[in-house]
Amino acid sequence: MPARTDSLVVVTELSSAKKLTLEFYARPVLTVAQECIGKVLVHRTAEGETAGRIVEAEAYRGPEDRAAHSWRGMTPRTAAMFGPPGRAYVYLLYGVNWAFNIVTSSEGQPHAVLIRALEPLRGVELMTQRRGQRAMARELTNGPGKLTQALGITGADYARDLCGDELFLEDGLAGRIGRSRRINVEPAGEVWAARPWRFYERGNRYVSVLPRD
DNA sequence: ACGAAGATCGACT
DNA sequence: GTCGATCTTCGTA
Repeated sequence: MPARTDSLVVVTELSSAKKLTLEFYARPVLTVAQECIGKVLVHRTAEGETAGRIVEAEAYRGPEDRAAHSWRGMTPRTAAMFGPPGRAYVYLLYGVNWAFNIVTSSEGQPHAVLIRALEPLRGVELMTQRRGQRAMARELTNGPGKLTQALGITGADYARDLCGDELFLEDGLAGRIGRSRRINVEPAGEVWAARPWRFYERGNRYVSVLPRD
């Protein structure tokens, strides 16, 4: 009986993807951002499960990074960035779009990875319903606000523990990784805008903006 | 209280 | 590629 149970556990682990644990997130933000490429973001709700491969991500390293929301210190909105790693920092942008970030590093260091694009993987039909798009449309998940809509991520997920069962990352493989400056952070000044802190999978059609350098 | 700015999106040319 | 919508957040008074 014990032997049989053990073998079943092994089979289960081999047949299902491995959920990433705190050790993945509690590392320098640039490391986490680069390694996020190819990993699978999963969201489970009452409507069902949706999941996609991460194909574009950016590192934000406040308070010194002027492009980061945390550069002026903690505010009610940015509190989650200053909290423990392995949690979600979700914020509303331009009044209508939610953006999803992963808090990294260690508590007190306001570092986070913005997820900018996904390649749809599971629950594609649900994504098309939420987005009002065709199943193969690039527009399904090729932007920070689009992917949160497709996966049903909102302010209700603020500070959610990514080691739980609702919102988490699974292991996955990446193709060739490209690197460039971040998107739409020019107001932060050229010094910070020029940092090559954006990572993406080369040649993937879901990457939001073609590299400028 | 007020006002300016914003890690975007979708429609349109 | 350009452009306007839209509304929360936060700094300043």
